[in-house]
Amino acid sequence: MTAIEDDWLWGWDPTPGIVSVWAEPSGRAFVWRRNPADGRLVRDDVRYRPWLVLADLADLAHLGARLVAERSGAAPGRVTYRELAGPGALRYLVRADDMRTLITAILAGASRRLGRPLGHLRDLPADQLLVLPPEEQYLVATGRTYFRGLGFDDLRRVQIDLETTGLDAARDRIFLVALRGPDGTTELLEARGDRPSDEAELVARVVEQVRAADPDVIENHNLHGFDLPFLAQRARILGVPLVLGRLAQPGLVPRPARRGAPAPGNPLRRIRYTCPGRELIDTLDAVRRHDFAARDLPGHGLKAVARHLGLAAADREYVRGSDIHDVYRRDPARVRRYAAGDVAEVAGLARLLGGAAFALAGMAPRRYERLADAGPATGVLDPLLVRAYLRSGAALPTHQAGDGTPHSGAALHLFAAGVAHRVVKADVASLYPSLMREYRIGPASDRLGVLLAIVDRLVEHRLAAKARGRAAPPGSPERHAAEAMSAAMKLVVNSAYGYLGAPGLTRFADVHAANEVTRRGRAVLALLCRELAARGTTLLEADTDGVYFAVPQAWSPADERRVVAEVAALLPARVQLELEGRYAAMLSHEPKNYALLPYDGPLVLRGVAFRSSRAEPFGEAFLRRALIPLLRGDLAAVQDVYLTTVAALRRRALPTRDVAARVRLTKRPDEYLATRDARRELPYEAMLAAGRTAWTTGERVRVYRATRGRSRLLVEPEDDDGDGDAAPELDDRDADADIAVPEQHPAGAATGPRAQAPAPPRGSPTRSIDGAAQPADDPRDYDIEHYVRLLRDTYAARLSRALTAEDYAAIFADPEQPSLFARPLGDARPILTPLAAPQLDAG
DNA sequence: TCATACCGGGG
DNA sequence: GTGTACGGTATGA
Repeated sequence: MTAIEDDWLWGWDPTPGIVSVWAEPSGRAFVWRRNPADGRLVRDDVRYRPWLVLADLADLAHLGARLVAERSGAAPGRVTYRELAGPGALRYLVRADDMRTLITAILAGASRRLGRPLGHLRDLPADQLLVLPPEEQYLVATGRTYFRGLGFDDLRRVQIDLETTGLDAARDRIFLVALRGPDGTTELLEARGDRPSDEAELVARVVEQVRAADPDVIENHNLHGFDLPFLAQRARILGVPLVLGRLAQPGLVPRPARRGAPAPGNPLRRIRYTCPGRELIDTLDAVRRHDFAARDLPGHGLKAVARHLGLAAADREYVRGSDIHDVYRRDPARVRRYAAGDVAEVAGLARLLGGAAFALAGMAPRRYERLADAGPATGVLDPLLVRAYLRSGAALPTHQAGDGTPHSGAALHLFAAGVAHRVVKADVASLYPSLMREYRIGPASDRLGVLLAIVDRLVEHRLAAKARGRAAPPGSPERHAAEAMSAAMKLVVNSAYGYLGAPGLTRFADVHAANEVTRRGRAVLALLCRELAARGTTLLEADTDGVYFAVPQAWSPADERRVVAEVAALLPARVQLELEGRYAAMLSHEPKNYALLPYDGPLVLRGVAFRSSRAEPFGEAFLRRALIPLLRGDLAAVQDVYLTTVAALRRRALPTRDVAARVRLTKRPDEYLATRDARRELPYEAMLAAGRTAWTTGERVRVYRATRGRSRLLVEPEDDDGDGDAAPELDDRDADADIAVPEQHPAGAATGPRAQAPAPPRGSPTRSIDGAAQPADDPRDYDIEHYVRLLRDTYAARLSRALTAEDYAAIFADPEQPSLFARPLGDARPILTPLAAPQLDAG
């Protein structure tokens, strides 16, 4: 560890407590600092020298004596330069008192050289210069970063949430705003009527309240995608000034952002808003960033995430988005509770998931709000590398466009299909960064070795942070900070490989190095597989950095750990193999499509073969119920499930909804009518048969095949369109991911007394297989034999890999014509079929 | 039927 | 200024 590497990673100026920076091209900058000791806020008005890096000084030669080497000293009006060392193309660090002086001079020189007028630095070739936004110029030049000496809880945070009559700011309006202050109290501001002046007065009160609370940070979920653009447009329409920042001018300033909202006036441009002195933080960014690694969220909506993370209050009020204004008119108290719930959850979410961005802001020379939505490669590593090179006085390479070398990928092998028992999953933690560190694979153009130095140090810091986190009491600020630091480091470390493979986006990209990483990765996976197989295991599937394998019957869990440890010992020091999971059985169907039966807990289904939203509910239920006995080796029970389902269909014991498919209409009526004679399609025929000759594309309907070849539309009861906020218990995709399978299922009860009942009595809806409400007058006129065929040909077929042809034919024989294939299943067992062995040499 | 394109959020 | 990956659904050859 060297001091210069510390500078590369953290910057070098110790100034504590910076909570916001606002810099102008004029060289004026404002720095808001919160004293870590007493929390008091001060503003420093400072000057900095705007700078950029050029490949060539030729365009500035016309300045004559006004262009001087830096060591000659700055003087008013002078442009100074410093030549950076080494081979990089960008080698002249040029500064002036005012960015406009610099730009004007460069554009004048370039216009003269090119013989055409240039109006903007964008008109110059991108590889000729590097210009950062003013705040980043300030932070890079000073070596300062945000938040030194501060904890997340030292920030003054406010959450703000708009309730509007709809999503279109051109037409809809704001009627209620929830504001949650730093002390946790929530204020509900409401329009006093429906007139424009009432809304204008509400917007003015919002501004006033924000300024009174004087937060460092304003937070909401989808703040940049909805609330801010909506508020900005309403304020513009109503003529209300929107000064949300800490300076009287400017108010909201748009900045280009790929993941922003369409700019007013030019929907092709996307922008996000900024304002002086406050950081505008969108928890949706934090959620996406978290899920990027964790991949365990049911969705990214506020309610779903809050529930998943245990942030939702027991008495949380839910109102469906499209109903909010109607509900407000009938029952305003409900919407008030709803809005207060929203801001409370946002506050919790921001704290729970926002720590990583907070930690990054203590490292990288960018505003906190930019680090919150930046990609870790272009948004964190690249600025760190640029600062490191300038700190070391080294010339920078320009962006490389990539030499056309294709980016080679990871390995994926399917070794066997069918059912295996005693399955173990072993995988390598952080495979790619481990390989980069182990084999010192970094960008060729990074002659200082900054990227690898940063990755090494981040890994060390992460281990230390994890240890600190474990030592701190749960829920304590120390633990929060340590976990946030660990998450931030992990994020950046894991992006180092992606950084290599993104030519054109990252300054030091190197596709050859990236390919070397994946090549090493394939070699490690191949070694793993060979060595596991050599120790008596049966390989099932291997993907990128992990492998599923089965172990012999006599093995104990200790044997499983032993074999993983033995193979781990054969790997390079920094490549660590771990035992990630143990399962009683696995059905391997196709690559990335499998079912796992844990020793304890619900069935796990992966891949489209086993999970699909358009699947008829009865088919999916059949699969879930049949998979458990299949994985336990009880084929007679699999047959029972099949026969029970067929019987339920034949007796019409299943509600119609269970055979209906949920489809989205993609053709307009005129489009369908044009092709109708050539090909009839069930969903549209169902619409037409129901008298629906007009519809809009995108509409979702449930349709089924009825008797006599008819196509029918299933009209659903109100309040069940799958739009989940209003009915969270039906919208938890998480429940679908790890499906808890009831042994006794409604469909299985079809042989019971209820099966004989025709349709349920009117006015008392029943529940279908997936728990949805049923129409009171269920027609149950579906085409039985069509659905029996579907069950056999589509759903039962997903189990075929696990069965011999004879057993398959016997189990799924039609009970009405059983004789041909009938055979006793008592001794039959599922099978596992080895597939053609993949070449396991190093790629 | 199988491969490619598009989406993920907010009221 | 610059996306990410991933798994799922929707769409077209």
